[in-house]
Amino acid sequence: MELRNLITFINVAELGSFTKAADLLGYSQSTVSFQIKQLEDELGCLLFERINHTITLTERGHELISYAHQICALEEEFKENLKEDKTYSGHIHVVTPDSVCEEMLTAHYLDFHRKYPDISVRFTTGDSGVMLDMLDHNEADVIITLDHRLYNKDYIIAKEQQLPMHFVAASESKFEGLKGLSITDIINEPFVLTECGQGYRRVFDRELAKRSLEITPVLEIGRTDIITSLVAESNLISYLPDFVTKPLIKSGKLCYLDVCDMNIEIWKQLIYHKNKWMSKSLRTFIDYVKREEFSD
Amino acid sequence: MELRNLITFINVAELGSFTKAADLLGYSQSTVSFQIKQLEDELGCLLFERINHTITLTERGHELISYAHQICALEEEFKENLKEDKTYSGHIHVVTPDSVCEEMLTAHYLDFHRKYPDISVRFTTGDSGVMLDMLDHNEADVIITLDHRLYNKDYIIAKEQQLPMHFVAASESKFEGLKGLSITDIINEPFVLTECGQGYRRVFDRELAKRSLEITPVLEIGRTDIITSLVAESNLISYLPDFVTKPLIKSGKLCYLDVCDMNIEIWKQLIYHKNKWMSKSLRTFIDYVKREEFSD
DNA sequence: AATATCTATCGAAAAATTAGATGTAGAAGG
DNA sequence: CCTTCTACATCTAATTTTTCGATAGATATT
Repeated sequence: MELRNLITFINVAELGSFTKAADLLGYSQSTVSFQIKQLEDELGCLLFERINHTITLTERGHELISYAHQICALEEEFKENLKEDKTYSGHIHVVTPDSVCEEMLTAHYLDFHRKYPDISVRFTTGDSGVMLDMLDHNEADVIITLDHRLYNKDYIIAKEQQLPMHFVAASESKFEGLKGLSITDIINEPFVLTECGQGYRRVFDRELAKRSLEITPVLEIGRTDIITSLVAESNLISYLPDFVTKPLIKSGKLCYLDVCDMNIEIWKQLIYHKNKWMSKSLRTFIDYVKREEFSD
Repeated sequence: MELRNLITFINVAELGSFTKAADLLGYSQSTVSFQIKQLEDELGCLLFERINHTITLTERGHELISYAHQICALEEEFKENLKEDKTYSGHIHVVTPDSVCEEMLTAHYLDFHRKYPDISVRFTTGDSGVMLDMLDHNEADVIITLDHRLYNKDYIIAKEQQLPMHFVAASESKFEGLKGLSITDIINEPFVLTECGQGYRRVFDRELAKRSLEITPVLEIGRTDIITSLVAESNLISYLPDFVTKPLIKSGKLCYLDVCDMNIEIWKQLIYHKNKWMSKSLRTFIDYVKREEFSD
């Protein structure tokens, strides 16, 4: 039983004529005869009585009419739904590094939620490797990496920007105000860094390795908010993206160290898989993040 | 959008795999790919995300799942309905001569209704010509004729029997008890007959015409119950089938005249059109009439 | 590193749908 | 009464659609 036949059947029944239905539907009359016969054969019952070139619905025919209408109505309803582009109702899974997660949630989430209350967003944190794996397994809809600038034909970079990074210390630090520092000047100071696998930490280590240098931090921890507050109240040094340190820099609790010979490129990238179906919700979310999160 | 594709789609979604759905449905894998693509093209949206050989329903896909289930459920429900052979619910239109109508309704209808309370029967009366016309235009489901024995390849004679006919008079008639009467003995008596067009009346007239005889009845009326009661209380004579006169013959109010030279064949026939769809109700009704109405 | 698994795609084969011509029979109109 | 028109069934042939089988590309598994 195919929809094509049901539609023909409905038209025949309404017009009371094979010929008229054929004209209306753009079929030849023999095709309509065939389609109805096909239905009758499949169902094993007569749908129309043919007596002297006049057709009359049988009881079974009457019953089918009602079902056929319901079925066609469902089909049309669905197609209408498609056109309407729907209210946002999707679930979106975003994965970011810890620091970005915190920043986004405190700075932007409430505003986003106010604007699009029906989009449900799930935030998860992970390091770059995990995040890319999740993209590959369609477990994350979109991710934000803080890492070297990465490119892969399977991914779409919705937006990217280079992140300024600085070595930071407490404002009363012995390094404050000193110009033209070298990495070797501070390499032996006590460091607090993010965990090893994490994006920019890895880039940092690799960059040091190039110069045959190495840092063994006195503390490793993923939570950058904790790092900054520790640094602000001690003689510890860290290496962090500006967006993390900005509040304490502004309030004068932290200061940048003027280290000239470590120019590390760290990129913040908003990435999704090229085969990802863009639901309206996802599109909206990504556009919002491009606008607000990558504004500065 | 054809049902075939929807069924495939449902299976793919449930099994989470094109290949498994193909195996289950007996298609090749490429066919399943093609069918899903066909749906996606028609709807203009992706139904599955394909990321690294793993498929995941998109939002649109999820929506379609729900509609597809409803549509398939309707189809199956209808087919189930067909199998169940349904409770009787049909309307049946029966057309008979006046006399048969009266006889059937008084003798059998209540019993039939008690046995099959859900079959709604509509009785109409008409003469043979009208009745056959109604069969030809599918306006009557089944008819009963009292006429010469008729045959036509378009009709199906469900049951037939020859009807004994007699000339009848009141029991005190001057003809009572006389043996070996000829038609010429009574031809000039006052007759009451059914109306001209009516089945057995026409046969009767034709038979007389063969012998160059003619009767001009003093009264013509379709209602045979009236004819019999008039005859019983007068010197009128009539020519009627036995089933009409039986009650008054039994009660001794009427008597048969022993006319030997008028052997008219009148047949009672239960007829429907060969293209008539036999609903269960109609089948039941016809079987009942064959059994009860043609019993003697 | 080799094997197995999964989907996309392509061309060929098979099957289904469709159209056109013809037949039959009643309806309509002169 | 005869002709014309209309309506549906049926047959054949053409066309379109569906299906399969083989292959490719890429990942997962062992």
